[in-house]
Amino acid sequence: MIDITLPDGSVRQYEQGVTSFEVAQSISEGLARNVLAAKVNDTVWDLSRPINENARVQLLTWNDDLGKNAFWHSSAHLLAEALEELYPGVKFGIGPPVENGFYYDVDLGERTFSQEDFAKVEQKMLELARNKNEFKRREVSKAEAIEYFTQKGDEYKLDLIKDLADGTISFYEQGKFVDLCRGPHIPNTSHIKAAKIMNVAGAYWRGDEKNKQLTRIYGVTFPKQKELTEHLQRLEEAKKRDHRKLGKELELFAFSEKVGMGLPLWLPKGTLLRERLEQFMRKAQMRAGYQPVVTPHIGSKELYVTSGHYEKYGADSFQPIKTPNEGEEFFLKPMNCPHHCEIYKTRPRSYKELPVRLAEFGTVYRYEQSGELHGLTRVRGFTQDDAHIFCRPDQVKEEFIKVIDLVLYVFQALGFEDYTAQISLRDPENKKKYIGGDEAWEKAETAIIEAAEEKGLRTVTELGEAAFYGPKLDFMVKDALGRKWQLGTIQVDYQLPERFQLEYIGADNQRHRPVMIHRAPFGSLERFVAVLIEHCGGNFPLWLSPDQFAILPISEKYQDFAQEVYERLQQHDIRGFVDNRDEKIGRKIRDAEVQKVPYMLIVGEKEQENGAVSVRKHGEGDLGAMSVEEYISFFQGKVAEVLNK
RNA sequence: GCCGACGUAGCUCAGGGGUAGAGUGCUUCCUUGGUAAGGAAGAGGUCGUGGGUUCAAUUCCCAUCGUUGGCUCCA
Repeated sequence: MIDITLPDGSVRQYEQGVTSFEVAQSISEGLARNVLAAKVNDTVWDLSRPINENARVQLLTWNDDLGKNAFWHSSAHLLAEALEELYPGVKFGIGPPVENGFYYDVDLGERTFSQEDFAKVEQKMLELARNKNEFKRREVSKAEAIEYFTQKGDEYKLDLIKDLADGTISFYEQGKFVDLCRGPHIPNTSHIKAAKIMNVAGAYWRGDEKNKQLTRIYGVTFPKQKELTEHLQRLEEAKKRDHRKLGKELELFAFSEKVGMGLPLWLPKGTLLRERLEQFMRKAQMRAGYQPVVTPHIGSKELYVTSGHYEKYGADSFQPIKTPNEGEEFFLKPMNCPHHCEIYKTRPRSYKELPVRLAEFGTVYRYEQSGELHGLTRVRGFTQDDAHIFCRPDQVKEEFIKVIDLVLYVFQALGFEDYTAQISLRDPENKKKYIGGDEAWEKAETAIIEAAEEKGLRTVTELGEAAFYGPKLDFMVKDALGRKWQLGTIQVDYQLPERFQLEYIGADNQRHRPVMIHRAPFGSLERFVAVLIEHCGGNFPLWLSPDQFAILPISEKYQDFAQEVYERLQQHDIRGFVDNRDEKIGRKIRDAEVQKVPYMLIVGEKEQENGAVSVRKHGEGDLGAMSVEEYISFFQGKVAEVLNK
């Protein structure tokens, strides 16, 4: 007999060789029906795999992420089986589960695969699923695996097998389809009750652009039809929040072919929003001891040769601007740090004045690949809420923590709760990609890790994601469609001070090298606004909203009074407009609601008599009448509630 | 940059080898209306751009620009 420990700590005894499925059966019939896979000690196993010694077992269902993973992984195999039936001779790359479903990379040869084919594949998948085929695991030798796929003529699988050690290779078979796979899988295909092909895209074999491009087919499946319907509804909802759509509808920003791709034009309303964000950040930074600076949009080639950016990005960035007579070369600035280094160097610095914190809303230009551009989240010209902190080595950690505090303050004020902090370290396999010595890198990486730990951040660590001059702590949030974006970033840098020969005079009257911290809590204003739009679905916090009120006169008889109210609100820096169109009040309300104006102030005969406004809140409805004075303090109270938290 | 899809009125989109259509917005007129669309008339498009096929192209083909879903990249 062996002991099986369940997640609640209870221990049950079973015959040696018991399967997780039998464990589930012994607990309850319902569980046996719903269980998909099991976590045995620390690895996820098929339910049918015998357990031969004492173990911790966690039974996984659709409600566990790992259960979903197994479900979608098995669905990828089902997709492959369907494709093989429909398109004989198709070759397969890899087919893993992803966050919202799964994909399979396939080589369809000369065949094309498009929207029209989706339904056919979905039907075939469901037809095969109904066969209740078991996912059968079989361990095979390397020679056997190679023989199978050689015979099948699937060079991609052979490429994968090449890197696997003999004795660790397994096949999974369901119905007529056999795949090289580590597993684990759900017991049989009948759990899959709903299937949808989401889209197709090109993907390079093994992610290398030198390799052949395969067709990546994305799909999603569910154990119930209802869940698929709900999933599709959620996607529809997300589309409504897309910042590109809302940006157009709310007249925040636009693009023009004539201006150039990836170069956003900020419309008046978007500019207001953006300027409010800037103002907010300026204030926060002023309090935190930053000093604003301003630097030009271009810098000489020499500047970037010194910084190392020329060597690293020179050929892959916008090409230099040349002077007609002197033959000098200038680059559009792709970042602000070199300029700020030169500001630091304008005079000798004493250890007593460090840290020096130089802040600038610096607009930078980067040549992003055309296929990368995406709304406001990835553009070629954008403004960073940039700052560089020059400090002594003994101040690094403290400064780093202060920056984390600032970032958290910003996120809190704007209602961002769902973010992760990504610690981006050097790729230990490929140190050539980076500049600087091991010692500096290790010091910087340690400082970041410790600071993040001290602040209790929820972190993930990514090797190879560091900037070429130093490790980073990035704050990542998701957009409406679940795509992850980097917002704030904090980077420790020992290299630029070296390259720019930055110095300060220490207490010992000797020259020392300061450390630099690059940081941008928003990251870029453009991306931040994009994520903010999607985060609040265009219903901005009151203090940020471009139009904070709309005054809606019942008829043109009350236009003068409306104008009077408007001017009084303006005097208090409350911003909005009067809707003087020749329309009925219902229409004006509807339009203001659609435009997501936070407050509608309705003025008619009653209001004019009493010097009042009838207040209607966006999305909520009538709040009743109040005097203009009352409304002003009501409004200011609402703003303060958020900002003075 | 690579692969796929798309590009028709300001916006959202339908159409299709014989030089175009809806809704909405816009203009004018009627209406002066109390909490999510009042009525009528009118103006708006060399169908992204350049080639080719054809008696004829907005429609078919090619190229190009842009948008888009991914891949690769991101100081």
